[in-house]
Formats: sequence, structure tokens, C-alpha cells
Amino acid sequence: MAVTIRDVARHAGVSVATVSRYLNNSPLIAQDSREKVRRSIEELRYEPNFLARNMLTKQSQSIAFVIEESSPETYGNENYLRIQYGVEQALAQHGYYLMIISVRRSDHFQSLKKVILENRIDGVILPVQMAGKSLVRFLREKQTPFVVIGRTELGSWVDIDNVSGGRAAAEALLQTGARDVCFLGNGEEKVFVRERAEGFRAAAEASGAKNAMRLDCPASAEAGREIGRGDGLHEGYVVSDNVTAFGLLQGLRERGISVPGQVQVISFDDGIIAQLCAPKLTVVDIDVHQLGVWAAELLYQQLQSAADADQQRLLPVRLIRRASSR
Amino acid sequence: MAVTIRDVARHAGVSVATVSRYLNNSPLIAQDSREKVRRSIEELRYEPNFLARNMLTKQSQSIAFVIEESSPETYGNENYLRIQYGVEQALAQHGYYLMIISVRRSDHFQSLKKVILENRIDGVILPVQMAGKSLVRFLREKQTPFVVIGRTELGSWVDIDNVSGGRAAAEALLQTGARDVCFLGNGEEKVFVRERAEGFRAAAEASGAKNAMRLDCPASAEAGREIGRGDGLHEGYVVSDNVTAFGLLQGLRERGISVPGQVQVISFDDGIIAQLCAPKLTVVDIDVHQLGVWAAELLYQQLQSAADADQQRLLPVRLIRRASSR
DNA sequence: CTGAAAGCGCTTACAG
DNA sequence: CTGAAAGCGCTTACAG
Repeated sequence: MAVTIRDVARHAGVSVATVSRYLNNSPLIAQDSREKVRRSIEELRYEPNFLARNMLTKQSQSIAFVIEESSPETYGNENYLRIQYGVEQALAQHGYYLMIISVRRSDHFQSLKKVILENRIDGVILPVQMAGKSLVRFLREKQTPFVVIGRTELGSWVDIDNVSGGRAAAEALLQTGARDVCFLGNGEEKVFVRERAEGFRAAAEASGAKNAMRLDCPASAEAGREIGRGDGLHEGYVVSDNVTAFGLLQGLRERGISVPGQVQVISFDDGIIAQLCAPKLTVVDIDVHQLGVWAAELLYQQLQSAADADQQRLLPVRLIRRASSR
Repeated sequence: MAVTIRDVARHAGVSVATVSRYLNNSPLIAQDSREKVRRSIEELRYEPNFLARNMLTKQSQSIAFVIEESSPETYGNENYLRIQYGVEQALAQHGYYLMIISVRRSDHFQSLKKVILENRIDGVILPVQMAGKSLVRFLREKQTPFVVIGRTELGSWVDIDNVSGGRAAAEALLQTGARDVCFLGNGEEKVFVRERAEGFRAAAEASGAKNAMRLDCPASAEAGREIGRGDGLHEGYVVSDNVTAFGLLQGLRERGISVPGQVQVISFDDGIIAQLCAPKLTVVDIDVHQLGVWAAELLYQQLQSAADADQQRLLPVRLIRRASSR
């Protein structure tokens, strides 16, 4: 049998209420008692039973980090892991624990709802794809604070500043005198690609440069390579992902075009692939770890002061210059 | 106020004990009562409070998945995410939840110990690097079942069959008639590299082929490239990771050596990089998702039947043939 | 099969 | 500042 608060009280010669007060840092306790309790706890190696405590306070000190089941986009994505890590770190800082909940859209997020109804978690961090109306309504009904990763109208959120990212990439090109630049990516699929494209276009138009938008390019090395080998040519390319950029560089090389001499290439997200490119890729780095930290911080604030309006945070990006641009 | 078991009992016209029996699928309940309770639960939308229940049963239905804090090896590693995903899936299947605990060796795994002492988790899955004597002793004392990811003497474990992997890679080379093969990797750092090397050497020696072991090659594209450009040459290379293999192929290409014509290359772990290699890389695929599933299953078994001897599982590997080998 | 009752380990008014 | 007592929402012998 584990030692309980009752044992501590007896050992210290005080009531359980006093021990409880000690545990909760209540000011209503004499120095003297405080010391006695402290010693007894130490000697008995007492550990409060969180299950009992939390049943009363109705707080589990855990939050759910939601992930879409069998979504290779998520699971093949190490960014996801970095976000998770950021969340965990920030949460641990505040004494909260992280529970991973994978959900399926098809069963209406049952697993998440269950964990909420069971009072297992105090808050939720979830990706924007699943922050639909019905789930958000549920969360609000249950008064469960949540933060969305990705821009949304429906609650607090954090996101990468993709528009600025697109702009920064374009400007890096324009600064070198490029007057004919092209954006490459798949705008059908991803909001963040459209945002990057938007920033890119704004910067290009502001400078009066010619700008081509290719929003129909699948994210794959093959697609990038095709374009690199094709006949059209721009002075600078901004590509929405590293794999496509890798292919593009390959294609350009095959065509005998020098990078960054004749053509420059800039991509997003600094990962191992950016370093495997030849030449090494200039990228707009996105700090996804920090994204997780912020998500956790926003949630923590909500957890503290029940009310509050929705908040949002846009994470700045920064350019990492390498050999694929001048 | 949420609806409690008491409300259900009243509504159904039975005692709380009967409702509790229903909830726990006790056979000691009449069809008739069962039905009444079922309906009341439905009408009242009752959800049992797990905190109260678990306080009594002393089970949280959660397990901890332990990760080393700020270990870029882990967090930069999407394999880790796949393992986690496997664990989560298998666990959810059995009604268990996954809690992520990141620990620091420097503070003696305090965060993990805390969560155990607080009764927040019923079991632990942890990487072999932290499954040291002192932590294992703690877990045993607290009677907390655990499974280690990676081979160990100290408890149940699951691991990739790296020895077979190394053998399979070697044999794929030898089958094509190669009589002079080389293993490339960093044996200082990683157990799995040594295991792969071991399997490789065994196969090579068994076939009587000449085999070179280079266990001093850092896992980096540069290191691989150096070797590719160097003067020595073997008919076949087995490389312990994709980034090094990428570099090796690059170096060989620069030297004008054709792959797989003159030289063949095989690596481990099928990821995006294997596909970016030119030519595309033949790899020994390791199913890390399944590794997670097995870890969870082993743990679940322990959770069911308190006792039992330690168990282990070695995960088979399979060769994926691509253009870098014949 | 069923219910009344004790109890899990804590917190929190309440009265001093 | 402190303690006795009620209560959180369940489960589980126990007696029928």
C-alpha cells in the first residue's frame, strides 16, 4: 500500500487538512506546521495521488495533441514531431502532460470526444484540417480550451507567417536584380502554398518584376525536374518544398544551366534535403518547434483565465542563404 | 454539473451498484436491468468519470512513451514518429492512451518517475539508451511494466533484426557475383550499425568473398562522397544510412563510375532520400511502425497478466530493389 | 441478481 | 492558523 495523506498527517501530528494545505501551498499554514509536514513527507516518501486530487479539482493536468490517423502527410512529416516536441516542452514547463490522440474524420473524432467526456484532458491542440465547425462546437460546449495549428476563423491559432515567407523569398531574388521570377508549387492542395504564393506575388508586383505563377506543380522530384529540363526559363524560382526544388536543380543541371549564375532557386523549410541539393539550397526557414511552443503557451493562458478572447500568433520566418542564390 | 452514476441510477430506478455493474460488464445483472440502465445512460448522455473510476482501480489506462529531451537524433528522426504512431494505434485498440514523456538523463529521469509515482500511467515504453540499471530497478520496484525499444538484457524488448538486414544486403550483392564488398558506417556510435556490420560480414565470409569493413565513416553526405571519389573501389557497398549512401553515389558519379554497372550500392531504411538518389537506392526496409505496434502489444500482455517472463521480438526486414543494385 | 454501505485519497467550506 | 466532517464519483465486498 502506498503512503497516503492520512499517514503523513499522523506522522506529522497534524490533520489531513493541514497536510493538504501544505501540498497546495496554501498561505493558511504556520511555518511550524509547514516544516513538520515537509519532514514527514520526506521521511515517508509520500507522493500525492493525483487521481484523487484531480477528481476533486476536475483537472487532469494533461492536454491532448491531436493527429489525424494514418495521414502520411502528418506521419511522414518530421515537422510534426518538432511541433510536438515544442508543445511538450512548453507544457512540461507548466506542469502539464501531453497525451497523443489520433482521430479519424470518418468516425467524427470519437476518440477525441471520448477523452474529453471522460475528463482526461483539460485542453486540446489540433491541426487546422480537423478544426471544423462541428468539432469546434463540441469543444465549446464542453468548455474545453483549444488552440489550432494553422489559421482559422473559429478560435485561437498559431501559424507560420507564410505570406512573409513568400515575400522574403521573392525579395531575396529581386535584390540581386532578377526581373523575371517564378513561383512553383501546388496551390490546389495546401493553404500554406497559396499563402507563400501570395506573398511572392505581392513582392514581385510591388517591384514591377515579371512574375509567373505555377500553382499546378505537384510536390515531387520528378515534377521539379521536368520543369528544370523544360524550355521555359526564369531568372529565379521560388519553390514551395524541398523535394520539388531538388528535382528542379537536377533538371537545370541536366540542361546545362548554372545555378546560381544563370538561375537562382529558393525553397522553404530547412531540412536535410536542402543540404543534399547541388548547389545547397537557400531556404526560408520555418521554426516549427517554436510553433509548438506558442501553441502550448496560448493554451496555457486559456487554461489559467477561463475567459479571454481568441488569440493568434504568426511566427516570423528567416532566410538561410546558401549556394543556390546570390 | 455533469450527470453522475447516481443520476442514472435514479432515472433507471435501480441502485448505483447496478449501474456500476452494467458499466463494468458484470454478468451479475439481469437482462431487464441491463436494458433499463442502457436506456437511461443514453437518454441522460451519461459518461463515466474516469478519474473516479481509476482512483479505485488504480489504473489510468495510459502508458508513457519516453523520449530523450532535446536529442536531435530522436527529434530529427521521422522513424521515431512512426514508432510512436504504431504504439498509439495498437494501444488505442486496447483502450489505452499514450502519454509522451520527455526526460533528461541529467535529472535522473525525474519527469518519468514523477508520472509513475503519481499513478498517471500503467506502463512504459522506452528507448534502449535510457533503459539503464537504475531506471529499470525503479520500474521494477514500482511494479510498472515496461518494454524497451532496442535490445537489452534488462527486460522485454523489441528491435529491428539488423543482423539479418546486414546479411540480406550482403547477399543481394553476392548473388550478382560480387566478390569484393565493403560495409560503410559509423560503428562507434550506434549499436544498430554494428549489428548491420556483423550480419554483413557473416554473409560475406560465408561466401568466401573479400570484405572490407569501414566502421569509421561518419553519417554524412560529405563523408560518403569522399569515399566515392577516393581511389579505392569495391564492387559493392552496403551503407548504414541513406545520407551517406547519397554522398557515395555522388562521389562515384563524379569519378565517372557507373552504378549499378561497375559498382552497386545498398543502404538501409526506405525514406524520401532513397528516392532522391541517382540512381534510386536499393534499401533494406525496416518497418518501424510495426516496431511500435509490437512494443505496445508486448506491454499490453504484461498489463494483462501481471507476471510472465521477459519477452522479445525481432522484426524481420525486407529488401527493396531499385536501380542502385542489379 | 440487487441494494445499502463503506471506502478510494484527496479538497474545501465551516466553525473555531 | 487548524481540525472535524462532508463530499468528489465511482467500485466492491457483504448480506440478502
